[in-house]
Amino acid sequence: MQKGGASEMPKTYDPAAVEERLYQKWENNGYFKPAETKPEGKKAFSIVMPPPNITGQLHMGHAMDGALPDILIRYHRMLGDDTLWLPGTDHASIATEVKIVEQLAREGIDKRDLGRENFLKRAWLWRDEYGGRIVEQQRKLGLSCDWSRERFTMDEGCSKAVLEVFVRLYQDGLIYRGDRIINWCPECQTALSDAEVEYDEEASFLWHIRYPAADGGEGLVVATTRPETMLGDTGVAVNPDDERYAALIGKNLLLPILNREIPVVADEYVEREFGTGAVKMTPAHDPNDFEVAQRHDLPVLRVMNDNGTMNALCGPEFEGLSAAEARKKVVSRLQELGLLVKAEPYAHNVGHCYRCQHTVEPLVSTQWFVKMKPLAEPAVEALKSGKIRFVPERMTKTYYNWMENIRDWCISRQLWWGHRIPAYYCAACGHMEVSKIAVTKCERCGSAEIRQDEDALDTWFSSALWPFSTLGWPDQSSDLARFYPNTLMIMGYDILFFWAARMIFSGLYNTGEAPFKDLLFHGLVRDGQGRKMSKSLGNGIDPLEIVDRFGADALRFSLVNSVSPGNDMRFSEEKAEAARNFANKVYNACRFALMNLEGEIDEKGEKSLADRWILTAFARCARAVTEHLDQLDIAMAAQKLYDYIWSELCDWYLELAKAALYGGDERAAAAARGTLRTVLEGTLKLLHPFMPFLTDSIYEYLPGAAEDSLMIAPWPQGSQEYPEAAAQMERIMDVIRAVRNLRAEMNVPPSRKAQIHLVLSEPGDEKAFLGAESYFARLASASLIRVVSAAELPKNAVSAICPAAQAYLPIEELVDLEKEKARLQKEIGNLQGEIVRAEGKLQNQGFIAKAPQSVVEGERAKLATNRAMLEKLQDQLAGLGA
RNA sequence: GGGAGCAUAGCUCAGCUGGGAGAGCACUUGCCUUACAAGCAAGGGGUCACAGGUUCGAGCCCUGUUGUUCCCACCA
Repeated sequence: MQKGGASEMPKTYDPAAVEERLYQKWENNGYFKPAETKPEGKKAFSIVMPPPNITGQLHMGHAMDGALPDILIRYHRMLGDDTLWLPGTDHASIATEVKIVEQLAREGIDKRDLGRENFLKRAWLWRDEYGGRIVEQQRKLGLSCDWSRERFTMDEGCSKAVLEVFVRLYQDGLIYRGDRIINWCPECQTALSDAEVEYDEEASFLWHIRYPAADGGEGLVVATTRPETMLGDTGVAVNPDDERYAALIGKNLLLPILNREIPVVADEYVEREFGTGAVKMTPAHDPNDFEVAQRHDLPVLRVMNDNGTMNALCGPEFEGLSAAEARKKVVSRLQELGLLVKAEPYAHNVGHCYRCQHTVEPLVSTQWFVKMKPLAEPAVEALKSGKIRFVPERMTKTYYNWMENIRDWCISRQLWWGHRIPAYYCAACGHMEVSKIAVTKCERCGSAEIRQDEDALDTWFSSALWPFSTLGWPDQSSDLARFYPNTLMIMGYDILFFWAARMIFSGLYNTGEAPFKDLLFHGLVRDGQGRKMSKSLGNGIDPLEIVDRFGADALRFSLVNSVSPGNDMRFSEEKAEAARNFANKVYNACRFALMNLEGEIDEKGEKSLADRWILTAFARCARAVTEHLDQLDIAMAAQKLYDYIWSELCDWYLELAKAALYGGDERAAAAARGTLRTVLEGTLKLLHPFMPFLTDSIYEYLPGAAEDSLMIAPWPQGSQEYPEAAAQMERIMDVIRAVRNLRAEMNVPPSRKAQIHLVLSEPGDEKAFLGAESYFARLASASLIRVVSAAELPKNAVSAICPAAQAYLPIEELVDLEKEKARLQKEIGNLQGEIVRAEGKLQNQGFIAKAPQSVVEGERAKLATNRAMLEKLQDQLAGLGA
């Protein structure tokens, strides 16, 4: 416990003063780690953290990836589960390599001049520096992950898993190497998978180009969005049923500019209605053309270099031009030749590299692929059978759609930073061997001239193994047995295809088990205007800046409060500010409580009505928070806590407790202290997963705290409830509100302490009032509240009504008689409306027959009180002389 | 072309299996009431996008419409 006492606590909560120290303390005490060995009878709760890229700064998405699991991890740790949260970072092959190449460029160094070895040395230095920064930032968020188990996708163990999986897949015939159309980024100079291409609509033209017949006839007109690729045309396709072109099928055309003879083929792929119904075939640069070409045995002619320029096959006129330059030139040449029929404006989608945004060129290339069909089927089944559950559930639809239409996964990248493909080629005989250990001698011809494949693997290949590679797989480790499959995985929905889908089929294929049970998707964190945060827009909000200004707890709370699973959220400073205010509210409530815990504490003593009420409210809140957390509904849990703490504990109970604490009755005070202490401790525990720093820093002051930290304190459950007391208290709160209302409506100035008479609806409530009249008067800022029977009422009193009671103010207290008449008339009007509505409803046979009993009863009771109230108000109005 | 989400107070969003709509911020009024002005009390403000339907009863379920965002596919 912190010495010095509550009276020395500063008036506002200062996160900066406690966060670093507490994090140190937690970590030094080993609270982040699970027990050495699995505790008997405890169930495992394990999460593996989505590894941030080592490319630089943590962003809001990472903060979300951290905050959500941390809440659940801390909760389960307090529940006593065998809890593991394993952190790590991702080498992010292409993203990191791009960054390093940029860095080198600033120093005037070309990657190729540096060479593979030196480049990789440089990359590891990068990793040490930036990987370390990421971890530092995560610590500032208060993440309670087990740093002793921190992993990196390229560390020894993860690399071993990658080799193991690659070789297995290869041996099972699920990895192959071949020439296919792939997405090529000329900027990054590497192949990309389908998932790594983003499509944007661009305004362009549909060019209609005449291809004359080789025999001198007029030929036909093709329509294309990419005239420059015509240099690689090896045919023209038309629909077999298209009578317009029937005569030309099998004949040759003359490819304009290059004057190469190319055949006309008939293929169902061609839509007669689109364009001219004739499609130029460029098999090396279009996936559909490639397939048509396969069927008709057309040659594949690649006319583009790796850097996106046209190659020698295009002739000297075009060689070396960029695609865009070539396009212009081709179009103008066609115009000269009189072969450009027309250029009609046309919008179409163009693919861009997800890392550098450069236009992606589809081209034919030798790459490595994973055969997806056999892997996808069990991965779909895992969701259908319920082995894995997605939250929100609708994500499964997107997932099925993707999995069921999946194409083979291109996994080779022409990059250096990553897992090098374990394929070895014999220079002598050309034999290829795939092996976990480096091959030094050809198994077929015995030559020692062996070269390893130059390519690295798609960065997501290793990510796909993350749930088990981090736990020691393929070796049999105790962690694997203990924490695999993971209980839960949490990520943004934007990486469903990249990561979630691939983890699922990889887990099933390699371990025979689904990698996790539940997958919780969170939405994207957008800026205040709903835009995606991005560097180019400069609208990114740095989570660390929010931590500095408002505290880690405020950041965490603002991220998880008021969002529904899978939906995007807009983050703005105001949200962080509101959360900071809440933190301060909690802090001050605790400061008040702690200041009052210095006297004798009687936790067993007789509890006042207010005590029983708040204990009940606390128990209900605890139950709700627990249920919501169990259902992964973190936002709802946070909301419940917020409401309970602010509007029940602070707004009412702390005020109510003052009456007992300062009322002069030492026994009542001691009992109130007892309740205060119980509720305070319980509330801190409930709030701890959400706001760990704040709560633990307060807990240090709590007298008689059982634990050194809330992190290892047990989760509150099953505390006693007093439903009747709670209901009674709520009626009384209604009355007090009505009294406040009465004063305001009647324009009684605050300085004037009016005398108010109450007639309570529930006879039992009188006792509660009589016990603390002066106190309730204080809350309602009246000089005196007197509970009376209707008969005892002074003449000429006016009233405010609420279901629980009527509050009467003697007419002498009134300031403005006319105003009061108007108020009464308005209220009477409202009541009459209510009564008509209720009467109608109660005459409805269907309602009586089918509505739940409680609803009907409620309606009846309300009608009765409304009628009574109406009568009284009418009397009053008459009494005022209306 | 296929799919999904969203449409609720001025703004940002909650609202569980249908039973008289809520929060935060903003606004109005009054308060430095000894935990908190990062606060307290009171208050104004909503045809729950539109049109049908089911039901005794619809913000919630069904059908359609409009607007909007996103994902997938890529008729060249």
